[in-house]
Amino acid sequence: MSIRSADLERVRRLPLFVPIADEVFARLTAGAFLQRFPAGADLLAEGDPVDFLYVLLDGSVELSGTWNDKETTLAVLGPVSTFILAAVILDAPATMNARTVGRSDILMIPGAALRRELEEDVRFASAVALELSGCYQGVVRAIKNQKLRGGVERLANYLLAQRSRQGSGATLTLPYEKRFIASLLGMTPENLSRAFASLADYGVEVDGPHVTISRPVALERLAKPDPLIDKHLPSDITLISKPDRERSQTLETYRPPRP
Amino acid sequence: MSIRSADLERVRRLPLFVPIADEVFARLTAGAFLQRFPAGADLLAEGDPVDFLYVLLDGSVELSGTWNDKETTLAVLGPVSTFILAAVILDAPATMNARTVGRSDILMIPGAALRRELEEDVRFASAVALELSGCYQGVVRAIKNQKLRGGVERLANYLLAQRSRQGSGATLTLPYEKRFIASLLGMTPENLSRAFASLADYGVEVDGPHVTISRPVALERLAKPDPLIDKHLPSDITLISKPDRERSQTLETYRPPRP
DNA sequence: CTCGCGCCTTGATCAACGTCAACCGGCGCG
DNA sequence: CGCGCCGGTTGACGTTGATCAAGGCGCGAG
Repeated sequence: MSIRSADLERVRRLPLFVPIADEVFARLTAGAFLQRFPAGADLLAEGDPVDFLYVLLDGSVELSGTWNDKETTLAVLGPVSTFILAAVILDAPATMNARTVGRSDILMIPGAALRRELEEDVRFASAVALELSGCYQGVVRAIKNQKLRGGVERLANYLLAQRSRQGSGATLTLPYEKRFIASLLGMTPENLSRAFASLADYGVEVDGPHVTISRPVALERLAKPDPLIDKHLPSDITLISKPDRERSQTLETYRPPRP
Repeated sequence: MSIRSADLERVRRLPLFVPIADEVFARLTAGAFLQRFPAGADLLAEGDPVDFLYVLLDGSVELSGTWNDKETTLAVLGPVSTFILAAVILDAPATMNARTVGRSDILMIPGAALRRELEEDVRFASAVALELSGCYQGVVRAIKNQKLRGGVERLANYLLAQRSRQGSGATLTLPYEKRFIASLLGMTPENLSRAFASLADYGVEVDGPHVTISRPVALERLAKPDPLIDKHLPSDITLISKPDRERSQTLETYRPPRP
């Protein structure tokens, strides 16, 4: 599929590509192609060689890890973001699975070209270093969120993050199905349900996808949000999750329309 | 303290500095200084501005995260390795605490110089990108280890890793006190003890710091080691841990002499 | 030698969380 | 209209691992 110039423009505006010269960008995207995937498409499995840097232009993608028949969601990404940068740079096998959540448009940039420019263009190389640093810090935040907090606290912080993202009003709308949010927060749907129930004491009311927070201060006192953990910056990859079967967690990156 | 040239040589051999030109290395280390810390010294706390890249030349350093009076060890490093690279590059506050475990010699390289060279030298910038990619993958492996495996399985894999590192004989020596290994593996000392006990069924015998593995295949059948998780490369930073108070986990980097 | 202090171990109890099963309500479809 | 499916919820139960308390052992100091 040929690449629309509007799409290229969006890619160009990614922090990773902003600092580089036009010609470098041209060389990087010369061998690139755009592909549209249906929902639930497997893009990459653990251990696969990684030939392309993926740039998610539309839709959303879930990254997960598996071992011994258990699966754990490591991150969920929204547009516009890149993924598996580290594996591409190392030219190493993928350490996670990538699967589309909804139908997604993905730009695939040849890894070889990327590694070539990395070695020749300072601007690009330092942009990559910055990007990777951000990813790294995101992972660290995610680990702390996962390991230091209990399920109820994670949910409380998630709700507060959504709230601030949706204008800090008393009401917010959950961006995904609850089952998927449970996965994001590293718990089972059953426990998410119970966590919501126990937040009732803190002024949280739930009606389907609509949540109203009547006593934000009480909720914050429980959640104890911390800028070193909850920093919800744009384009922040995050992770975490839980054993067994589909779980996960992410500092959300976007609010997709609900179906 | 002035820097011995032997120390500088060791730093020079780090993957991060091998590819760069002598003059660049000279500029990086021009403002650097070597400092000796006693055991248990706090080098850095979460939220602190990060003015230096730390290079651990001797001793060992624990990285941890805290929230709400709970602490969780994120990684333990041995010589020679660098830490908080990501924060230095982003010129952002530290996301973890750093504390020496034993007396440690640490080289401190001014962050400003590092960021300057990052923007001017391709070789260095791409070396940084490679280094960060490795760190990132290490973290991902650590998360998978932590989230997908139970305590007994983590211990089993840890023992197998030690075994292969110590010559694959039937016997191995634990490199740390058990209490610290418990922390490394993300569990309490009590549970480590129980985990060892339950490994008796798989041919693991413990006598103080000495462990003999009489039926490696049985142990491997339990541990199910996975190259995507257990890849114990040299200079591999890893993480993970557990809530409450001092816990941790790491893909070991070295075998220090036991006291 | 003996006391005391760490480290390790062991047992009992508890809290968090996953699992299993059943049920409810909405919605599309025959 | 009624059926069945699916997402969500609720309850009972089991497992994992943390917590608390107690005791053994080795070792250095008095």
